[in-house]
Amino acid sequence: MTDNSNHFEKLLIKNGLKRTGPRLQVLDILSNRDSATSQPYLEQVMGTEVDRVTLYRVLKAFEEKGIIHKVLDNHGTANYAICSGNCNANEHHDEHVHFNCNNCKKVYCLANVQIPAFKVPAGFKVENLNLIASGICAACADKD
Amino acid sequence: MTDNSNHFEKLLIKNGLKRTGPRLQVLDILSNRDSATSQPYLEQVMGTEVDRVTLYRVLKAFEEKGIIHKVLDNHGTANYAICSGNCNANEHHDEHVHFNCNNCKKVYCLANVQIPAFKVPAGFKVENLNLIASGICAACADKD
DNA sequence: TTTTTAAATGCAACTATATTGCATTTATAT
DNA sequence: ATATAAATGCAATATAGTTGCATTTAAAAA
Ligand SMILES: [Mn+2]
Ligand SMILES: [Mn+2]
Ligand SMILES: [Zn+2]
Ligand SMILES: [Zn+2]
Repeated sequence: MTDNSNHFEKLLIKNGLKRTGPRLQVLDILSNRDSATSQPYLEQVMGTEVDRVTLYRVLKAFEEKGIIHKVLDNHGTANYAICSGNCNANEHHDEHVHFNCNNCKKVYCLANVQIPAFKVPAGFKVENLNLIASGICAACADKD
Repeated sequence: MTDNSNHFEKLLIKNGLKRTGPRLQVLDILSNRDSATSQPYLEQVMGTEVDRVTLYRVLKAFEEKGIIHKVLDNHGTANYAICSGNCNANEHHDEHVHFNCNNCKKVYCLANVQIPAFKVPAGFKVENLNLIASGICAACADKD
């Protein structure tokens, strides 16, 4: 509902995706949240007008195009967040730390926190990193 | 089938768990593998003699007692590995890096690779860390 | 503007993982 | 040998995700 509508429409076109209701709705929801958004939450707020399968397909297409990235939280639930901008269909650049609050269950993209380097045993070839810190988020810590 | 049977029986007793078939079977399977073991794999090799629900309950009990630890791989699938020894019902100490091979899908405990420290934004309280590196494991890299 | 068409959606069916309640069985203590 | 709490089996249920196919629609072409 905010007026990023036009920006989102261009984003879809740029990626060769048609400008459809479900897609714009997903972009709108994701961009108006301060944390990553879980699939169940998306399914719930999108209501029954959009089919579950469509939602899954929208998310899959966005991920493939580098528009959003997926983060599995501590329970294996899929959470999605808009990519930082330099991602595309060929490569994602979202290797920042994610924080999963044990209280409110939110998943935060700590966009400024890079995953530190470490050594792996000989022979192993690392291609991707995924670091999830869990604990209490700033918002929940305040409520005391 | 190996003769850790006696050791496992003591382990169960020590944790106040009865010495039952399904439990010994799970311990036997997990201890004879070089990587973590997925729930689906366990379910498959345990066969139909043991009910699925029993397997889930065995895994849950072991995790709570600090006998095994759970690692979710890149697809959200639960994988289990025997703990290193210093874990108990009160606290787990398995904060090593895990490696998920994109080829053979195995999840390795890199027991000697600690998760390096990093800073989080003010207000966030980190309690647990989970770092999964993915790529090609040593065994798969050899087959070329 | 109308027509065309590939892309996107909806719907139904299905698979897989995981949990809960309750009846029955069994490992262990007495 | 018996008692009992713990463990298991079974049926039902919940939730996440996928696939095939018919229908609709956004966008390009005429
Ligand atoms: Mn992120
Ligand atoms: Mn491990
Ligand atoms: Zn929180
Ligand atoms: Zn491998």
